[in-house]
Amino acid sequence: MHEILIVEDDPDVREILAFNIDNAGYATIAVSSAEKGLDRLSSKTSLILLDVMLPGISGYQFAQKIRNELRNNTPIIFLTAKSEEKDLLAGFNAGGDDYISKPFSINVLLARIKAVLKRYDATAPTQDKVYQHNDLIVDAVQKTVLLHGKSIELSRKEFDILTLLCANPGTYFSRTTIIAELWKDAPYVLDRTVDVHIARIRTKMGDYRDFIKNRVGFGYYIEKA
Amino acid sequence: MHEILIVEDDPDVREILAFNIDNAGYATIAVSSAEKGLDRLSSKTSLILLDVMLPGISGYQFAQKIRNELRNNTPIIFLTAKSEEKDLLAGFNAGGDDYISKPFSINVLLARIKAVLKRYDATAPTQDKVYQHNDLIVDAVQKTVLLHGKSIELSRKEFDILTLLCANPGTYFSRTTIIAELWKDAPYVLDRTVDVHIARIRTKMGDYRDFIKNRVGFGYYIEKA
DNA sequence: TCATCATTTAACCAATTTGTAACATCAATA
DNA sequence: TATTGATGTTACAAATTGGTTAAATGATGA
Repeated sequence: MHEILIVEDDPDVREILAFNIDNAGYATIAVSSAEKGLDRLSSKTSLILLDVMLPGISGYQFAQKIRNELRNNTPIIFLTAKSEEKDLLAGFNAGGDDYISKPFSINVLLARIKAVLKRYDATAPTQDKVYQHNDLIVDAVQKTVLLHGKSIELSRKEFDILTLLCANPGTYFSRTTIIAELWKDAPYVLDRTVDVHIARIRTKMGDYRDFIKNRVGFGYYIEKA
Repeated sequence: MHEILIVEDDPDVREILAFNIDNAGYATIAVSSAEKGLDRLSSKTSLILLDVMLPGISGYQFAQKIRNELRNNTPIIFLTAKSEEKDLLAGFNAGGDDYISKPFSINVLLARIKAVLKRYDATAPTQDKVYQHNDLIVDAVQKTVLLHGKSIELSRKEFDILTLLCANPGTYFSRTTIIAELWKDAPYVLDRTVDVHIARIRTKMGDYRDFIKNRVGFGYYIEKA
């Protein structure tokens, strides 16, 4: 059973949405503001239906917060009143998100929900990705890293690099390969950029600093379990 | 041998791509339009490199046609000029496709091609790139060499040379051939450089030092199993 | 807007690898 | 076996690679 979080300030629209989506066989939680949405967001949430125009924290800001601060990848369908807002949402499309312009028919919305959930579930098997190596646990779902049971704070790029390495222990990654995998938008950064990220990860790992190894001429790697 | 279909209208870009990809050991077919791309697409095509901005049928439409009408699942790497076009591609991300934003370095593109092909080939039987001769095991995947069960440390060039020989036992490799195979980016080193590398490998192989044999006037080789 | 953090570039140094040259040795054959 | 060209060895020089720090740039949030 999928749980869908609806964030919409207009009480009428909110009720119509909740009623129909509920009727279609999903569990719904409907709230009137981003603040309340934050409260009700949980690991059980399968999809967020998010009005872009909200009082207080806007839907867009809410989405950013979820993605950047909470490191939460729950798919989002934005409800936009004006089609111009598509631009604003450009940055989110990569994450498998979607938008739908008001007014929309309930059937279209339900079809869209189904499609997004299907897409999300398709990747789901990949999502049980938690990598453990001795005392280091990299959780690619929660986007967290635990070292000796203590959480260590990595930036986005740092996290992505560590995840790439941990997902493929025993495999060498040259700087170029790492850039090819992780810098899809700006694939022209210098090789040395990778070094610096690696250095910072190592620093944050303290006594585990040589967890990420390097073999001259081959690349960075971590040892096979 | 993988065949890569390049669809790019800019003749300069097209030629640069074809030249470099060809050079990297792939077979290439380069065309200037989606229409021509459709003609040249076949079951032998391993990967499509597709410019999003094409005259006539756009790259995006071309991709849709391939997927929806032809039911063809050949992986696609989209070449996008503007990062905004990411949204357009959102629908394709599920299919294991990829995108890369211009401008990109050729090396990064090659790394990406390699990664995509590897991912795509993951289902195919893994070609075992491990060569064993008596007590010597050369693992071209892990990049390790075991001698009498003990790991010996080779540098990159040393490893590449040993791998080349072990992958083709019974075949003579002249210095010139070895340089042509392994010094693709700088094929102007002296012949004698190879000798030195061979000497260093032999030293590291200790009692196995005459595992790499030489036949005067023919070249280096190892004996057929 | 400003302040803050993340990212990227640049510069420096150390370590390692790679390439060259010089010399020693070997193998083929006259 | 003497000659000659090919191969093996060694020492050194050059180039590449990797680690680190600081400064410049870019993104994000109050």
